[in-house]
Amino acid sequence: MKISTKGRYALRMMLDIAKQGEGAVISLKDISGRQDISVKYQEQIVMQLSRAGFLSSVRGPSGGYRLVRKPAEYKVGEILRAIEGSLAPVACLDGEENHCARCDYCETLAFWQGLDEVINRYVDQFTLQDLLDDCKEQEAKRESAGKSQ
Amino acid sequence: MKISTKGRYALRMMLDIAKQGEGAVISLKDISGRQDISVKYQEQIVMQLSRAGFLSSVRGPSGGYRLVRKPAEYKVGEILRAIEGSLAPVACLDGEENHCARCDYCETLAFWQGLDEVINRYVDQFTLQDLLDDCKEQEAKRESAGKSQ
DNA sequence: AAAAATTCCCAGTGGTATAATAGGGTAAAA
DNA sequence: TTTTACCCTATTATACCACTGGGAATTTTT
Repeated sequence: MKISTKGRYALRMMLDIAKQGEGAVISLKDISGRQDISVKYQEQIVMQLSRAGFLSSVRGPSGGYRLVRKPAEYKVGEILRAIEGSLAPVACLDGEENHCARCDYCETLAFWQGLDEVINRYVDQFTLQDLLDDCKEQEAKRESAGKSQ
Repeated sequence: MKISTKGRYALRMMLDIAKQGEGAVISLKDISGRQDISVKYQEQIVMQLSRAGFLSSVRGPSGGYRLVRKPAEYKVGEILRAIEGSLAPVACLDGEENHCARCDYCETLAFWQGLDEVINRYVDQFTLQDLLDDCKEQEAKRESAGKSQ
């Protein structure tokens, strides 16, 4: 039950851009240097994030991508679902067109629905800002640990 | 982020056996008739469930499989993990051998750990008996709905 | 003793999705 | 003129998934 690489990368990219400060325009090349993701692969991901309205772009030299909203206004769940399509643990929950023949009398459907809810509730509980705060906390810890060496 | 067919089938098979009553020995052919899963495919699944110590087998005519414990003593999570290996949403959490190079300074690891916990807590919260009770409730509803027609 | 039903076990197969890379080109802005 | 985004279309490699096949071993039934 894995999140795809694209989904993980998308989150890291969004966080990377957010980390550079409010309104900062960041090129894929820059992100590539920090995150070890090829520019070509990033293109595929960033395209989906732009179309979802999460990023706006600036062309030309010193161009790149910029967050449209403030970090606190992006739920992590939104980002993941934009890339993954859905986080549903079974296809039956993906939409009516995916309902299987057994749905009406399925003994396990309610269980899966509950899991779906728990997952979505969790990922929607955090925003980019929350992850940003975690980063700063981590850095602070590393710094104080460094001093004591 | 999908549970595999094997995982879903495993749960349905365990539930099917449980439904036939305590100590009942059920053949794959019987399960196949009710659950629409080929005997051949079930073999693979049931093998893993047996090796995990969840089922015991009886060979020969009128043979089949039997629950080792009472339904209330199987967490759904145990069953799923026995088949899926792990429910971790990212490989980094699957074990030390899967840690990526970025783990030490990963900005998103804590987020994924939290998701992993939430998922496992949910699936371990339910037992086969709980799903069994749900079934009976469903049946009762269907019956009363049938009467009113 | 023979036949049938079943579990047990290994091997294979076809399809699909994933994770990427490669390469082409156009458009816009510094 | 350069740098970047934008937008295609592949192609690859590989891994996993869902499922099938062929048999051997074991037990019950006939």
